[in-house]
Amino acid sequence: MRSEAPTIQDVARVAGVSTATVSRALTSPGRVSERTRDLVLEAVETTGYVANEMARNLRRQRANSICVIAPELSNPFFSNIISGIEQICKPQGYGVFVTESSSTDEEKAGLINMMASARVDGFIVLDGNLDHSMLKTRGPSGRPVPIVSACEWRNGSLAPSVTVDNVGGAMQAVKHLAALGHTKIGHISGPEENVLTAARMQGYKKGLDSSGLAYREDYVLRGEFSLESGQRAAEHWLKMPDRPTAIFCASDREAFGFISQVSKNGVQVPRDVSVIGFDNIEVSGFFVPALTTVSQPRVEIGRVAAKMLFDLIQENEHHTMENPQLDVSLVIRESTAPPAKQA
Amino acid sequence: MRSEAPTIQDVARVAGVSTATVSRALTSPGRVSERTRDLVLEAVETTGYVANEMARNLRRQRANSICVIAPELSNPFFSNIISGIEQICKPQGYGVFVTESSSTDEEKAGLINMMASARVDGFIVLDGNLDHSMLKTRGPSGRPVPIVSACEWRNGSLAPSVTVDNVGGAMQAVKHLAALGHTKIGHISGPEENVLTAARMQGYKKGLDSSGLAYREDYVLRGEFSLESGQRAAEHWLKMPDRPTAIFCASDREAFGFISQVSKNGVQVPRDVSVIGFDNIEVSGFFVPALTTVSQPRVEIGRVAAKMLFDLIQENEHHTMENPQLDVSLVIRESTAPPAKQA
DNA sequence: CTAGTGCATGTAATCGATTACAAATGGGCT
DNA sequence: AGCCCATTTGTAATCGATTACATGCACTAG
Repeated sequence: MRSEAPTIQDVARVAGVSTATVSRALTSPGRVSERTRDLVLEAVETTGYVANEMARNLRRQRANSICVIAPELSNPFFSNIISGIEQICKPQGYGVFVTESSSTDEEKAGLINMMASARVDGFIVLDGNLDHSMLKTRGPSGRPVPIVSACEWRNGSLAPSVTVDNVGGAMQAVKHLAALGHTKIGHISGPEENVLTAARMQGYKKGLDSSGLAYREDYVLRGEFSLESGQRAAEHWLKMPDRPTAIFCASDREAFGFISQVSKNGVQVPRDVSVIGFDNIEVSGFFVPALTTVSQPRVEIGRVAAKMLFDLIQENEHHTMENPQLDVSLVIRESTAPPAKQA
Repeated sequence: MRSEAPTIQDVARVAGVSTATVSRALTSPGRVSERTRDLVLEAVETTGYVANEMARNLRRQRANSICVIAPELSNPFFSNIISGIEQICKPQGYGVFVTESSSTDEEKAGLINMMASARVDGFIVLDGNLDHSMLKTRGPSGRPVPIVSACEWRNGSLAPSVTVDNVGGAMQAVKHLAALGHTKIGHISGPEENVLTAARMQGYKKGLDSSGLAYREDYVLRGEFSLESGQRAAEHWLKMPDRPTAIFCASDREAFGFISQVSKNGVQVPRDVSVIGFDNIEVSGFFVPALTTVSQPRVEIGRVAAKMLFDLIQENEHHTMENPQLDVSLVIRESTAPPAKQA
């Protein structure tokens, strides 16, 4: 057991060949004779050699890793996407860095630095609000470092994106409520500046419209996707003189917050108010009541995004696939029901 | 706008100094004259130079990144820990790789490879079942690559670990139930081979014991921490001739699965059965009913683990702090109540 | 006046791989 | 035999930084 890790030099010495031959035997086995290959492989075995990635990457001018930028790592919604990304990257030998999007300028500089410093070959951005000024930054090759957006996207950005049919999903949700007989359908929105907020709001309006219902400004409660914001919206709802009998929430977590809070005030779901979410996070099927929601293929989103990024990295920006939009599906469970008969 | 990224050579040329001076001006400013430093900084500015991490890392023999190995990335429990880890790493300029623990041998080899190939300076392992044979692997320096375990740990492992007081937490939970007047207290355990399962089981028994209650084998239902396993346990519970009136679950998700399933069968929590969880994941406070649970400081666990790992990486294995054990706290909410009066 | 000290800087080796280019070998074909 | 080409291997340059060592200079003390 030597104290230094074996290098390609050691393998070459043991095998009695040059380092070039060792490198070839390992990375393009077809280019050496069978005898030599065996010799090298045996030497690798006896020395316990593993190629040093830093040296390889320096020479090859790539990092063999990508970076995922999420608004908040702790949100389970994003972890599923990251899981999908990792599923694609691992078999390719790519490492996956994760980082939270940065609010301060200093941190943002850190990101740009990461980009320019040859540490990663590409980015997957899950935060639609991230300033894409870094798009202009170039990697060591002089080319811009490829970026793909997933879930959220940025209007006017050059980066390709993989998204889901937010408008269609929201529309389906509203139509479901209308079909149950609801005429007073409210909406808890997402945070103001978010692209998903806008898309789901649009779907909400379209759903209302296609069901022959009028849009009422006062039926839209502002949320932030979070549990707490759903709770706050519930407080507001409880005080409304003419309450909606059904609520389409822009996220499952808002729905949980809402249900939790109204339950504490003796309101029962779905008897007194129907609630529908968006996302279908894992716990949704186990909530009490089980949540009717619009299901997003989160893992698949990650997988598709990773594949797109690899296309960009490898195929060098031709093969520009269309921005894929994945389907969502309405999962009907127990938080929606026909409205109670009016007294 | 040149097509190649600027290198230290370019900066040196523009500033009219040698590359050594540029390097010194940037990494140890005190070692160059003020005049030269300004010259270099100005040249950096005009060229837009950012140091190439691969080259730097190769020379310095470190990777400037660590790797987190989690059983499943999609589990929100782990994402909080990862968030804590990232909070510590980012300011230090360290990148955080994440990966799911590997079941197949092939994938495991990939991990060992990562370790030996100088891609990371250390590991944080969140999976107690991960085979630590890789512990024996050495990095490029010849020293073993530092590892710290977090949350879960491995019996007999050399790796330091940061954990929480699982036994104490479980004991508190059971005592709380006993204090409410419950005498028939059941337990939904974790997966068989898991260290947390054993610890929480031990706490369960101690809690029973210190409350003067006897341990009953048939009151222990097997779970796997998951929502589904809680649901299955509920099915079992419903069929029991002599049901426990309170259940201590080894995880919040088990508790949700349990409550969800019994609710569907007309059983009310906490009126008919009290339920207490373990973890205090985000949604717990918003469940219906809000879940009484043992709260773990997940983000803090990540932060402490990351700090420990840095100590190991930098201080070169002296300064072996004790394995810290963080406190948990019982959060009493609405899923626990005194038992219903027996008929 | 000279040796010694310390500072600022430059020269060149170095990290460990990949790969362009060169050289050697052998086989097939005319 | 002579030529060409393919195959296999070796030599050495290269990726872009850091850093050991050498150099030159100014200043001080003896």
